[in-house]
Amino acid sequence: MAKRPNRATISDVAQAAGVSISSVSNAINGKTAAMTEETLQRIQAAMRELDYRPSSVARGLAMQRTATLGLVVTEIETPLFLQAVTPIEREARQAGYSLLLVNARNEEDEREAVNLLLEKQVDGMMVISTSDPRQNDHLHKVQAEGTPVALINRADVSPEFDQINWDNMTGVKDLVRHFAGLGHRRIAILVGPVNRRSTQERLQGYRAGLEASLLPFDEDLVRPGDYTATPEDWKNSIEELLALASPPTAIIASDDIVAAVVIRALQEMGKSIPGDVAVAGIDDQPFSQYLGLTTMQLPVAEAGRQAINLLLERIHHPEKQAKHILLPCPLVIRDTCGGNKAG
Amino acid sequence: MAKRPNRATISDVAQAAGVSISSVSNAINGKTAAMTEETLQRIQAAMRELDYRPSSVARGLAMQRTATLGLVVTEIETPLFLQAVTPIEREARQAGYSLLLVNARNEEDEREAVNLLLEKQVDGMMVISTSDPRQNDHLHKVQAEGTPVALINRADVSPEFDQINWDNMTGVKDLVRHFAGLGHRRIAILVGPVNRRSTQERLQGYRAGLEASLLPFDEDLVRPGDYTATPEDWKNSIEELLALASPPTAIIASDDIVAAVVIRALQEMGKSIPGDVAVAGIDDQPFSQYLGLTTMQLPVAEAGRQAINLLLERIHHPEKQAKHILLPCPLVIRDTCGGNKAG
DNA sequence: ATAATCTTGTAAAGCGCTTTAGTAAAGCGC
DNA sequence: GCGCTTTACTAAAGCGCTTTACAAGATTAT
Repeated sequence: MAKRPNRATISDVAQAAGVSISSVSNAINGKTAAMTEETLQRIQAAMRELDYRPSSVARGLAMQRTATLGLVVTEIETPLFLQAVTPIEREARQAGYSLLLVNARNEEDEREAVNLLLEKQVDGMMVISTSDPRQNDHLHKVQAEGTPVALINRADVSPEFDQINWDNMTGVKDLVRHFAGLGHRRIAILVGPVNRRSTQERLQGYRAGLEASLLPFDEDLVRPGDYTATPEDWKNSIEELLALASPPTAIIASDDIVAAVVIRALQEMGKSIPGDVAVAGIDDQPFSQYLGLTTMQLPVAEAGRQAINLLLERIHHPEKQAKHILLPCPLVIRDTCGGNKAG
Repeated sequence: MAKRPNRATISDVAQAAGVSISSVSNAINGKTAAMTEETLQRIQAAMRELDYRPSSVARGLAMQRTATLGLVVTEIETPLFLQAVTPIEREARQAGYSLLLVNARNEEDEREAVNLLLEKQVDGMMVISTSDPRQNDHLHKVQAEGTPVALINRADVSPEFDQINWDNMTGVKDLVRHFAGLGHRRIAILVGPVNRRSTQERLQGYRAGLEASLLPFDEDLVRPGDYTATPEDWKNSIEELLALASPPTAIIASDDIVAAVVIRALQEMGKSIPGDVAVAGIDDQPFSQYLGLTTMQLPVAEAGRQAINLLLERIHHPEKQAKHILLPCPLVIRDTCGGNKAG
């Protein structure tokens, strides 16, 4: 590894401008109150001349702050959470911070990721993951050492973290009521892994929605999947549902991709949508718009935005209490539910 | 901004273990050849005891290398390029590097982004963007200062950068030939902004494919769009195409999302796919699989992987020549082209 | 027994910045 | 002309590491 060509340092600039290092430092940091216009000019000229770029590394060491934030994303099947990255980066940079991105494949990996971020001395970190039950002790330690942590979709109960979660419960409840309002009496729901908190909340919302609509709960209309569920599995679920004595006229899929699979399966079975069977998804992925898919939106970008703002707030005021925010999941009514326009 | 609780430093460890700072440093860095087993044990015990975590910042300053790579992503309509991020981060970390992610919204912004990465003293950087014509002078300067740069989808001709590009030409050519092989004689193509290099290459591939299939070129079958093209615009294009005296029986969309729009438009017009009209997309987005969409794949993740490997190679051997790689774009034959199974 | 060589470890300089404490010169009141 | 403040700038310590040059003790060679 060859040595790279040397860049100009602050002392080069000082020398070129005929002033002290401190003065250059002051000029850089805008502490220009007690400085002659002429001196400032000379320094700026020297900086331009030498194409000087201050070293964040040296500055980080001296100030004990890096102006860098960490983002840990737990890798999941669908890259849905990646949608939080862009807005987070945008807000971070606007606030003068950069983003160190780390992907974690599992809990073990997450510990390592967090550790890495601590070594890099980030000024704060965000963690976004599926709502599976999690160990959070390592994160508590991070905060204890003085690095604020904001959680997205983790449903930790400790008040010590800033947290953003989605209101799956109300969202699904609204979805059920919407279908009921359109006259559906047999509404099926496909859900993900049952140990996931989001799954539990959605089932709660499902029951609440039925109750509010005076519809009975029927175990047969609930189809749980799991991590390994393939398109084939979902198709089978659909076939079983339609083979029921009293088949569903509306189906809530566990996410938009599953919804797409369901729609294809139904079309292959000669069913029209939403005529014969209405369908809704969950997520509101970018492509859902182009499918005309009715869906419950998971406001991922918004979650990212709120998370980083909470984090920044706490970096600047560490004494303030962390906040928990529950984001509403609005219904996005499009074509597949039959509730839009003339359906 | 309150002061954060102090973490253990290398000198704390040295003191606790009763050795010099240098020895601790040596222990950290595995320079353990000239060291008693007992000393090593004492140091490691002290590190564990104090929960010591070396500071990358201090180390970065001392060594003039940060073990960090920069990734600049030019923000575009579809978040397709985000798919490169995960594999890049994975490979980076495996090689002992972290990833600083920066999003650029335009060229002006990109300069700033690159500057930021230089201040952070990354050991190398990758830039991924649309294939619009670009100014690259700032990147030349970066390399001149000793920071290697790898480009994805930029088609810069200078041999000084490592570069990954996609072979749009051959890909589209193959697509046309595939359609021709299925008996189609009227093949339409929707393309993106004409000033984009990828558009030019695709049109070249289109013509080459027709020629190879002994089919005439017909201006009417080429529909360019641009940055502002909306779903409505594409639908109109489709209607115009089908209103032609001799309408197309196959349509190549400019990307998978446009393909989804086209499919919906066709369905609304009562056309069956691929029976009446065959459709293919470009990109191979995750959802395309669930639509059964035939498409030309843009191997984004693979591009990321290759880019970072080239970059790492050059960081470790700066004297070696940069490489240019042209990635093949394989056809992914699914249902919408009618060429799969019984169609 | 003495010099030469290893072995194991250390002291101190330096990486490029911030910041504190301070200084010399100028301005002011009397 | 004397102390006092103000203004404009600087010297030097310190952030937490790496690395070079060197030293003291143990071992071997003669």
